Amino acid sequence: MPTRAKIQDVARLADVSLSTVSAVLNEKKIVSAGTRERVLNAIEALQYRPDFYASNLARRQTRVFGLIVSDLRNPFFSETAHAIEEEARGHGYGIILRNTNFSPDLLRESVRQMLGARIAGIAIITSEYDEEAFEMVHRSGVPSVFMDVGKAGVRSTNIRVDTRQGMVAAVDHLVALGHTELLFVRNSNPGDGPALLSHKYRDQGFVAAIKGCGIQGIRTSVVNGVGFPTNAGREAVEAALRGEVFTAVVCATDLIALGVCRGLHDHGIRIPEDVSVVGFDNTYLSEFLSPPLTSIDIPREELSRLAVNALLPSDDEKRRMPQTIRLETKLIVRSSTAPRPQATSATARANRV
Amino acid sequence: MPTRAKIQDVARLADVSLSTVSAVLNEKKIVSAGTRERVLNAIEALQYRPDFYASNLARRQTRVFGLIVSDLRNPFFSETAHAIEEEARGHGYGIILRNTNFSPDLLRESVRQMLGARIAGIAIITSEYDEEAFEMVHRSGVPSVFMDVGKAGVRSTNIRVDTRQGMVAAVDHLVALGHTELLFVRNSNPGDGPALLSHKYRDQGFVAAIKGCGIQGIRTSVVNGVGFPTNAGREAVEAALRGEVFTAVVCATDLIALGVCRGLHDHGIRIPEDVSVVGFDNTYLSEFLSPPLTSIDIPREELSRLAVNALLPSDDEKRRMPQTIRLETKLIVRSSTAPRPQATSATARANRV
DNA sequence: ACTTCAAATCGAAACGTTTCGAAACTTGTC
DNA sequence: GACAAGTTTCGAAACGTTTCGATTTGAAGT
Repeated sequence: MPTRAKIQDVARLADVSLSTVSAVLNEKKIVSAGTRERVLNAIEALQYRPDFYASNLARRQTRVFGLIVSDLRNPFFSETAHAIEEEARGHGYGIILRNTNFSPDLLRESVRQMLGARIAGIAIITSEYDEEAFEMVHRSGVPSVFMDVGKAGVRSTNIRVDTRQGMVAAVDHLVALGHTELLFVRNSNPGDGPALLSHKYRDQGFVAAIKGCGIQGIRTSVVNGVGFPTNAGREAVEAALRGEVFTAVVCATDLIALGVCRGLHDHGIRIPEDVSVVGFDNTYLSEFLSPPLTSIDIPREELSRLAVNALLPSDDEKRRMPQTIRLETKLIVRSSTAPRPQATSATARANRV
Repeated sequence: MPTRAKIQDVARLADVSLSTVSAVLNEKKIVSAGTRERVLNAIEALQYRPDFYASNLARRQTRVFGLIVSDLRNPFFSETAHAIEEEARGHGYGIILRNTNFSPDLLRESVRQMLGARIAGIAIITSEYDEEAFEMVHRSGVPSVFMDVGKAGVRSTNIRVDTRQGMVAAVDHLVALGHTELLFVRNSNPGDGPALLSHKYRDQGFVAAIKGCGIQGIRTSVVNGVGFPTNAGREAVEAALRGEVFTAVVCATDLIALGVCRGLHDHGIRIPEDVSVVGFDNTYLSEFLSPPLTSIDIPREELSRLAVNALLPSDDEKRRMPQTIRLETKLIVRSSTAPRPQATSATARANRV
């Protein structure tokens, strides 16, 4: 195992001092063309790579943001993580990424580690919540950004997704199509933890939208799936088929919608002829499913840009205020929603089969 | 911005020496119950968190593996990354994760950074390839694992997915169903880089499987999509519909298959009645699509376990040999494949519509 | 030649840990 | 009550950088 070269070695080979090497490395101070040349050659010759830890330790700061998401397998998180990584790279920052698996314990642990890692900022985009984790972030004074979860605090930016807005649009859309019996499917924490915050908001948004639509006599029910969202969606809708009456389903995420569609198909129920389905997040899934899914869009590009911007050191550091940014959601209508079927309700049909 | 506490402060508060604090932190040396208690209290009181960089620098090693994948948005990569992260965590290791976006340049850059970060091991699971990146890894002597790409080298483990095996099963399956006109859809690099290695292998596997199946008169064609795989799949199949004749499509990934299904549906072509579709990777998508996708499975659990194991320091460090592990692929038959339609071919039908 | 000034280079002190041999305490024994 | 044999605790030297004030160098001005 070839012992790696250090600045010392480079300096010796190029016959200059440590600090000169450091200077050419950091391109800050001016060094004469000649020495720069020699140093560069020495670096090349020795295959020298600066030691990340020593350098960060000495400089007391890193150009890395921490990003914590709940589950990378969910397209919403992976698309967002992807976008944030790109955005950060554009500003010369790297990302260190962690999954919590929806576990508050892991969330806390990840925060602890990242804070220990002297990251330049931290973005928490999760469905779950942990008081202590947020406390730690706030006390640390590290620039931070939270999506949906978290409380306002020093120097932390809060991005709130206006769930209700999209929900209202979705409900109005369904009601306009004649649906009066709606089902809402969400996911509960795989563990035995508390409900997922974002799902709770979406649930609340749904209920509020129903209340607000002004039409009487709409029947709604909410079912809760457990486990990986696709399974959760499938099982929830199957349970519902045994007890509830509905002609339209609103899902807390696209992934759940995928499972719901599958569950409906299993029972010979057609989408959208028999039952309409609405997703949430507008991931690539919505666009490519058959039929393409009507879904509520969260502007991910904007989210990523805002998040990274909030983390970047600002020109006027003192001016960094606790800040709340509202992000609009928007219904994207595709082919998974259609007018309520005439005579037979979905369950009636399902039971007949 | 509260200046963070260091070991020094803890030591002072607990009235012990630096090294004692370090000892209780690392749970190595024995320290008496009393002092431990005091130190722990001091740590709590000061909200002390060890500095990652100082500690790694001093200890000259980290408990972090680097993981490089091509695109997190692809379920195969995200599921694999997820599994590897869990596996690593089980052994007390963290993961630092990077996306290459299929760019060899970014691959090289990521390797460079990770090597600078003194990671304990590196796993490269990408579709693209970069000679220099692999050279760097090998020269560094860091334990490494490559999937599909890369050459055997010192201390590096090579996991080869036996693409052909699954391909043979898929082709046999389709031929047994009476299909004689097959289409293979793959993706090319979004940039203008070289072809994606894994897609090339899959393509070759397909061609070889056709040759090997012993049946004469099978017509095949290969089309190439560009861009995000779903779009690539959709566009490729649309192009094919204009020129080729086929009743079955084999896709290089599930994500491509998603696009292909969409493209077929757009043209009113039914799956599997008119055209059969086979995916590759057997991600959650295959299971939850409607119809559920017949797909070729790569054992991800095993892959993750093997990869992490290969990276872990072995009891007998000297014994670590360049090693090649073969991973079997297996066809999972679901409902997207069915007997060849009788009279009309897919294109005939498509043109009629 | 002699000063003056800027440009280029150097040296030494951090940065916050870990590590390990030495020093300081305990015990228990005779 | 002294001695050996553990136990605990301590001190000082790394680890590989960056940083910044000090020093050298070389050219220009007189």
